[in-house]
Amino acid sequence: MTARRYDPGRRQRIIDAAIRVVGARGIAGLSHRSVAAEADVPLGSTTYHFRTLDDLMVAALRQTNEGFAELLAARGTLEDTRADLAAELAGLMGEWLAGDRTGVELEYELYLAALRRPALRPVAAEWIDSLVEPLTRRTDPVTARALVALLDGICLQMLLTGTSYDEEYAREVLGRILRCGGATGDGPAG
Amino acid sequence: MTARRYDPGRRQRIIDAAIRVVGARGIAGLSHRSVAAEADVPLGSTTYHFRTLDDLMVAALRQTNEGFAELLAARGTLEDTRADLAAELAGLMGEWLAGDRTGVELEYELYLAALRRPALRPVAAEWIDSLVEPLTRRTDPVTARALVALLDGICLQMLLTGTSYDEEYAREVLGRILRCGGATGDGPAG
DNA sequence: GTCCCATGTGTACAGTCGTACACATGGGAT
DNA sequence: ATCCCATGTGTACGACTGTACACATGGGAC
Repeated sequence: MTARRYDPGRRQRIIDAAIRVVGARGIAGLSHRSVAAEADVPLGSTTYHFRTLDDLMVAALRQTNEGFAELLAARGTLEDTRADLAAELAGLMGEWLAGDRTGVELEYELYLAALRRPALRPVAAEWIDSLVEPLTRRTDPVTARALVALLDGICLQMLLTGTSYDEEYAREVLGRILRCGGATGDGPAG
Repeated sequence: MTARRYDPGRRQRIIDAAIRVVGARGIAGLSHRSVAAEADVPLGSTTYHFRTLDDLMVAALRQTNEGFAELLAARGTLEDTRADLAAELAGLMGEWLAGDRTGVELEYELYLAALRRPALRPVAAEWIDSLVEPLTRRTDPVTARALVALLDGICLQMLLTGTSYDEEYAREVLGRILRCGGATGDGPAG
C-alpha cells in the first residue's frame, strides 16, 4: 500500500505529467485526475501540491518558457552583434518548429489560456519578455517588441491554417521591421 | 406550458446567447446548459439546433467574423488607394479596440480555440482571409499576410499584458512592413 | 527517544457535463 | 381533412469534475 513513501521530485513529476496531458489532450483535458493518472500518483497528491488548476498551469507554462529560454541560450543566438538578426530569428523559429510540434502548440495553448486566466498573465508576460529582453541588446525596444509580435503572429497563422513554416518569408518580413527601424538601425539604442 | 410554440429565429438567439456566454465566462463556461439558460430556451433546444458544442462555436465565431467584416466594409477602409495604409489599419484596430473590449477578447478566444479544435480551423482561416483579402488589393500577398500577422501579434500582446493600445506604435511598425516591401511598394501586384 | 508536521492516501459529496430519449405540437404538404 | 415531420420540451443517466476531509506515515527538529 505504502509503495512510494518518500518521493522527492514528485512535484516535478506532476508538472511533467501536466505538460504531457496538455500536449496530448489540450487544456480542456487537464484536470487533477487526468494529471494524477498520467503521473501515477493518487488524486490527493495533485491537489496537495497544486491547490488549483491555475497553480498547475502556471508551473507548467513557466517550465515550458524556461525550456525555450534554454534553447535560446544554448544556441547563443542573438548574441553575435554582427550576424543578420532577422535570419537568426527566422532560423531559431524554424529550429523550434522543426522539433516536436506539440511543444509549440503547448506553449501557445498555455500562453493563450492567459487571455481568460489572470493567474497566467504574469507568466505570459515573462514569455514575451524572455524574447524581447535579449532583443533589446541588438535593437531598440520598439523594434524588439514589434519583432516578437510579428513572430507570434506568424506562428499563430501557421498553427491555425496548418501551413508549414516558411523561413524565407519570416526572414524577409522580420527584416523589414529591422531595416526600416529609426536611425538606431541594428545597434543598441544606448 | 407551450409558451413559445413557434419561434423563428430561435437558432439565431441561441448563437447570440452563446456569444454573450463566451464573452462573460470564456469558452470554459460554454455548455449547452449555460447557453440554454442565457437564451431562455430548454436544454433540448440547444442540443437540437447544435448537436455538438463545436457546431455552436463555429456558428458563433463565424458570426463574430462577419461582424468585423461589416465594420470593415462600413468604414470603407482599405478602399482608398491614396490613403496611408498603415495609418488606416492602425486606426481601424483602434476603433475596434475602443469599443467593447469583450468583443475583441471573444474574437481571439474563439479564434485561438481553433488550435485544438479542427472544426474551428476553417473559420479561423476565414478570419485571416477576411483581413488579407482586402489588403491584397492595396499591396502584394506577402506583405498583406505579414500585416495581418503583425496585427494579430500586437493585439495579443495587448490583451495578454493588459497594456493599452498604442496606435502610434502600431502605425509605425505596420508602416515598416509596407515601406520596406519589395519593388511593388504600395500598389497592387498585378 | 519523542513529537510535530509536511507529505502521502483513499474516499465521499455535490455539482455540472454531454447525450439520449420519449413525448407534445402544429405548419404545411397532400 | 389528414398526416408527416421539423421543431419544441422535459427528464433521466452515467461520467467527470473540484473540493474537502479523515487518516497514515516517517524525516527531522528537539
